[in-house]
Amino acid sequence: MKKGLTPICHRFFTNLSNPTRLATLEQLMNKPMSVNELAEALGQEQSMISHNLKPLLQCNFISSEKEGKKRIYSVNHETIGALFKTVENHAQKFCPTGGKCLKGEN
Amino acid sequence: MKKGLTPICHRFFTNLSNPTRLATLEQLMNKPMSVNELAEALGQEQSMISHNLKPLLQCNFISSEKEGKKRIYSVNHETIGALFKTVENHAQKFCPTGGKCLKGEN
DNA sequence: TCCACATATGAATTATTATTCATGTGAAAT
DNA sequence: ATTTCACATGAATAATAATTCATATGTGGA
Repeated sequence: MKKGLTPICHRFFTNLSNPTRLATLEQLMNKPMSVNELAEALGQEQSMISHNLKPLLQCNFISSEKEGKKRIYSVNHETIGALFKTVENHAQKFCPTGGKCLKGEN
Repeated sequence: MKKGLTPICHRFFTNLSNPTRLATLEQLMNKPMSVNELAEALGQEQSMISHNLKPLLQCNFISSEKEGKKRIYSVNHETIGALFKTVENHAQKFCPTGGKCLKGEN
């Protein structure tokens, strides 16, 4: 059944379909951060952040670089910015009242 | 933990993180189709197609209109086109060799 | 070297989603 | 009005993914 973009889209969107990872990306859109900073900002355990950073890294949605004992993560603004913008536009234009577009709301 | 775009992104990307739904969208990017046409094109059962059309419809990623006893589904080109384009661009630019960007490949 | 900090990993458990199969519903044709 | 086509829905099972907790690794400082 697999055609064209489907496999890569599946991989990417699966990666993006998790609230922890999305919140992480949202944070990183503001500024690069270390794992502990993310954990604190999101109120999550460090191990959970690490687990969730990994797939984002593998897909190159984020990148990292060492700084002392810390590791600083940065978001891929080009891709993630574009995706968020599309989502925002869609939500505004096609789901103005939220309605069925939002989970559990019907 | 939920901030800004995270909930709506979560809803949208969860919706898009399924191979059947993605393949459906890919089909519909070519032309509007009925449920049975989709089922045949994708080699899937009709009930599965119907189940998967529903969330796409709820998020307005597709729309439908009746035509006799059939129901014809059309894709939201604006949103889905933009998303696919972003994915394609990202894959080309940041995952040129596939590598870890593709599931199971490491 | 030894300790502490920062992060990563493994494995088990839990939670979420997908798929299947049976059946329901509505609309047009006979 | 009954049959058939086209599609939708429900509920159970199966598949996949997320989270937690324990522990490992690696790096710099005392």
